[in-house]
Amino acid sequence: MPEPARKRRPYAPRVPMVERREQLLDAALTIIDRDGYDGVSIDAVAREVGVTRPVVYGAFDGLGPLLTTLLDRQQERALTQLFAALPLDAAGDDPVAVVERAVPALHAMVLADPVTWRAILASPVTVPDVVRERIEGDRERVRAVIEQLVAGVLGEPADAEVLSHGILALLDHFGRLVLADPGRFTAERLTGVIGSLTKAWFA
Amino acid sequence: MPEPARKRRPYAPRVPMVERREQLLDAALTIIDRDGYDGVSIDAVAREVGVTRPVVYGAFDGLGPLLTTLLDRQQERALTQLFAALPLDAAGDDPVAVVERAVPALHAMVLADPVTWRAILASPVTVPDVVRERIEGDRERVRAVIEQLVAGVLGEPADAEVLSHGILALLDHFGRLVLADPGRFTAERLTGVIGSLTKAWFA
DNA sequence: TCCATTTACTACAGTTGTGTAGCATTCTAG
DNA sequence: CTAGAATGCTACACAACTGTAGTAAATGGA
Repeated sequence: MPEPARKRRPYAPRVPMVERREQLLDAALTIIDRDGYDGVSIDAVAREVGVTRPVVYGAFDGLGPLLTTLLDRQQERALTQLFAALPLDAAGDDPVAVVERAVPALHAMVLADPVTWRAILASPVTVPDVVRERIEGDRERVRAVIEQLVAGVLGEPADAEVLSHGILALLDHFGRLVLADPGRFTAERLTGVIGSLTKAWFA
Repeated sequence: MPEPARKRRPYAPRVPMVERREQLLDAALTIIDRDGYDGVSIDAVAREVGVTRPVVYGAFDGLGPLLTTLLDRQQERALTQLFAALPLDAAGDDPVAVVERAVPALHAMVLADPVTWRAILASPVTVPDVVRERIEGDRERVRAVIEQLVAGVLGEPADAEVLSHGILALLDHFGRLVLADPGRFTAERLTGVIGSLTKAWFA
């Protein structure tokens, strides 16, 4: 009989480069959200999109560059959201009032874009080096901002560095709680606890 | 010419099973500390010890069982250390005094066995499932203890659940700071900040 | 000493992932 | 309607890791 003509893989819809790159970045983000950073690979991204690996190599030089580009995108999204929610100009205001506006804002921010925030809050330690360095750099920048705020409000005697580390760790973890169980950890409860702490400090 | 008789790998010193198992667990822990959880593999463990893979398979059924056994060991070490440092019987005491004893004790504990604590504090999220589940389970148990403490000391009005999450997140993060830069984050500074917070709360 | 046991090694087959070269298809402009 | 550019696919050569079957060396007791 004639060769059964081994079936050729059906062509995936053709997509122009610029669009393809966005699509691949989205796929990578989806994988990170679903399977964690361990799950991301050129292979996985290609499969997620339904194309073969050479297509991915056509758009990016490898996994590193792909992730770097993804981070550029996510970094901008995240920092924009964050500095919109944080009360950066509140140097002179009543700290309790500031907290009671900021915490619900952060709560809403995280829930409004859970994929972005899960990728950032989910453990900046055991992830690819490109990713870890980037997230830690941004984190440090945010912490420095908090340190300035704390120092401004509390003045000399306070250990602003350690305090800012503590505050950021608290916010990080509360963010994770919200993502893990939004029904249980509501804006009210979180605001309540952080507000009480702030009130106590300034009483 | 006669076959050069391909060189056979020199025999590693023979070691009885029981001892070999311990040695392999130590090697795995070393790798985790040095390269993160991503670096652990049967292959890596074998190389670290200087034997071939079948030796490892002779001692454990695979990476999963090996890690499980390692966790049994580390779990015991960690919980023993932790409950020795935590003031579990301090229900009635002055909270500030309790904190000012507990924080330096925890600080010393972490620095006394950094390898154990780095493996636990280094982000229980993107790690192998066996590991993550175990660490999260223990973490939750510790948090429940803290929640009881908080509820006992503060009574009804406080949100003990959220507070206990916050406290544990703070302790975790301070632990990481100490491991990352012991010279900078001293027991005095950490005790200072946590002590001030406690004082403020009870003032 | 010699044999049985214990321990270690070699070799092979399979899996998943990387990265590249060359061919096939589709689309578009003229 | 026909190039040629753009896009996708196949196929191959590697590399790192898993798991196992069979073989070789060391060790200790009869």
